[in-house]
Amino acid sequence: MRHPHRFSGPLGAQNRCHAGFGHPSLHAGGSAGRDAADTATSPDLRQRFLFHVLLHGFGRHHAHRFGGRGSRFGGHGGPGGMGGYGGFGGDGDGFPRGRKFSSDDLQLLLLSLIDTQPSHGYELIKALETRSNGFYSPSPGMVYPALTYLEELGYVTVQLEGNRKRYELADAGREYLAANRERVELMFARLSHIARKMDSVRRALAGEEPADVSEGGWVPELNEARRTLKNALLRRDNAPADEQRRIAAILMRAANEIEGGSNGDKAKTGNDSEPTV
DNA sequence: GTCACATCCCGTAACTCATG
DNA sequence: CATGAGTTACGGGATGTGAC
Repeated sequence: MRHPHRFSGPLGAQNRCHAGFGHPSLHAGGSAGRDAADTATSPDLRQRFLFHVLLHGFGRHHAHRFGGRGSRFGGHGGPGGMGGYGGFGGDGDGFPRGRKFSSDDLQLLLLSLIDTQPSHGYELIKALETRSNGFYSPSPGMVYPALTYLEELGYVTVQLEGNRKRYELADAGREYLAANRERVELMFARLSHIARKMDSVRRALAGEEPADVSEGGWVPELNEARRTLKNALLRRDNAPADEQRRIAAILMRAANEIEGGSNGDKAKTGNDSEPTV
């Protein structure tokens, strides 16, 4: 039997639109004008609005739909929705809108976390949320089927603890993890990067000083260099093939140098996801 | 090519159950 | 009662497929 959805009225729709974000009114239908006035006069609301915009940029937030599916405003944008990958978040190193990791990626992340410490599903969700500074919190609808799938593959074993399942890494899972270690490290690096970025923006919105390098912040020179590089690449977006090859060679040299010049292959294969200049 | 339809994917939220 | 944990129905968007 399917569960009836309780909040089918307008109020319910408002609340569910931003459940978990703590700012239920910002996109409620018919209140856009009021919100704009509020954000202009209230520092608190303004900050919440800016953070809301940030979430859109990172792809963390829902696309807005006014209508359809009863009164539900929520749902996920999905790749390609509302501007496609990357959104308008800062220097373009956000996650894709909607789906942040493929199911394969999520399975690898889960295996890695389970390898670190046998956990149950809820703990794994919280662990990913913590690692990303609240940015990436996969839904149970993703995590539990993934864990079941990993169990079916024999990559994890399940210890029943009352009504909870504690997942432990099996030998097959350990082998699979080892074969994909570099990919896992890149995904965790991305999570870590986003976590620091979220912290950086939160500080800016709160009027605080940027985090010191010792606190996980970035030196201004690095931020400036990344901005400059990104802008330079944008200006060459329609470059002819020869120019594109010249740029590629420069970037490869830079990547090799950044990696310490000791692992050219790594720079060659690189991250197979979207560029994160 | 494009239109209509079917199916899949996945985030949300409500549900149940256990525990403190 | 509050909270944590696990499950699942719902439904929008993406994607696939077949007919034209």
